[in-house]
Amino acid sequence: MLILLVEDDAVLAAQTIDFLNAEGIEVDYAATLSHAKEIAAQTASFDKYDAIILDMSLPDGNALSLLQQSLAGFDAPVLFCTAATDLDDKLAAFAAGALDYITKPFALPELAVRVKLLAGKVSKCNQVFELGSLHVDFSAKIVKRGERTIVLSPQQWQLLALLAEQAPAPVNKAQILRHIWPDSEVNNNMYKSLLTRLRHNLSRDNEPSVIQTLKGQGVALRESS
Amino acid sequence: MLILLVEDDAVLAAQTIDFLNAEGIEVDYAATLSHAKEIAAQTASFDKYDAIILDMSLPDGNALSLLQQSLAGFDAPVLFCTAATDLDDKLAAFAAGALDYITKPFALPELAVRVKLLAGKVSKCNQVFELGSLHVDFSAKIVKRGERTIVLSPQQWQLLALLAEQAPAPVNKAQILRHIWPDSEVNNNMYKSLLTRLRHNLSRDNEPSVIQTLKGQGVALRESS
DNA sequence: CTATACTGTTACCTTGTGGTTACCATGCTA
DNA sequence: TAGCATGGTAACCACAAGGTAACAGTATAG
Repeated sequence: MLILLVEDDAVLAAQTIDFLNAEGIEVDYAATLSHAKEIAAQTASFDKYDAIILDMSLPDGNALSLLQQSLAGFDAPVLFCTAATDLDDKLAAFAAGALDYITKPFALPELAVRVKLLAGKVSKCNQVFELGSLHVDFSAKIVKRGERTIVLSPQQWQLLALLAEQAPAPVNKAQILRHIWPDSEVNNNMYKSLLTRLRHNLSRDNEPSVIQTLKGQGVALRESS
Repeated sequence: MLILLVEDDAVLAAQTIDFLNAEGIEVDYAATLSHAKEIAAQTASFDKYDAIILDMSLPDGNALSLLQQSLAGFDAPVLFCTAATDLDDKLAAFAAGALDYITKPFALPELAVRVKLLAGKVSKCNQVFELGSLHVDFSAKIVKRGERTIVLSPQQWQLLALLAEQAPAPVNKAQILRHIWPDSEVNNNMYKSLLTRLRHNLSRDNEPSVIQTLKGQGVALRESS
């Protein structure tokens, strides 16, 4: 994951970069508007970035212009960031195409979360999960094994989503029952059937199932080992 | 566009509803957690909503539980809203699956913008869409298969546009009904007829339809595989 | 004014899901 | 070793969800 940070305050920028790096996010850095434009020119676009954090007030001009420019051609989602709390500024930023907005001073963890969300939102692949030969796209609701698309029922989707969320930690029976049948007191057997069916759909001969049972602790989504 | 507002402060809620209505956003309203759950139970899910605004502190419990319960099951994006500025609260909300977060007091225009962004209404709309031998030009409102132009009725066009916007993610029945018949309470069957008609117009012998049904999850525009 | 097409409605058919039951395998304990 | 708990599989079936065709009312165009 790679983002572009455009920010004139060197101290804040350094802190931000450190924090995002620690979160596993690579950061390219531009201190000025002209520098940002240079980068855009070099890479032919901002396409390579998963997101752009843009400080509104830069020494060599207002960042809105960059936003308007970049939006025409490029897909990278923009998070605006400024000291101003003025509502008009915010609305202007959104109108210009910003997808999120955060006011200084902000907490770095929040920034990180918002950046991650942003990077996922536009790529539409925010929730993609890979496991062995299995490819799961939660937003598009597609499961693929290689080229073959696997069709899952709604309940099976719910279960798979739950397992993937917690993976590779196990999920116990009570959690699953509560999650899929929140109201009704249901039979254990339904849970067993559901599991069997999901396993069957995800299975391939020779290969052990990616859904493993840990006796007494629940089931977990993980590669066989 | 329809959203669900869960908020215990009646005055704030009324203001919010008025403002959003003026922006062309319909609002369902729940004052308590239990009421929200009732709505979820009635509608079988929150699928019908384009977004949910959730106040964190409700008289009958913390709203996080609602979020966690229903996350895997419902698709509606959640905007959290609370008086607390505590970072931990924010992070907890994001961790629970919220896609945005706004602290009180907030400006209504900003809320409206964020809701619209969340609902995806402001997302980049591609002008041209290609799928297999199908070529759809949204600005010119032309569908072609190879050299042959396909003529679609207004409703069919609306549906195709909606599907293409979300593709390859599925669009569920509630969304389609609301999108094409915004006011009237209509029969399920109209939706079925419309789908059949669109399928028929887009179909070519031998080739499976590009409109695929995922039982219980809606229909999606994608290539067969 | 007639003809055509679009939309709403009904009826009927097909399919797959999900709930249920029965039965088998394993492993632990008395 | 029997007995029991836990987990897995298969088969069954009611029923809801989805698909199609046909028909009627109403626009719209020529």
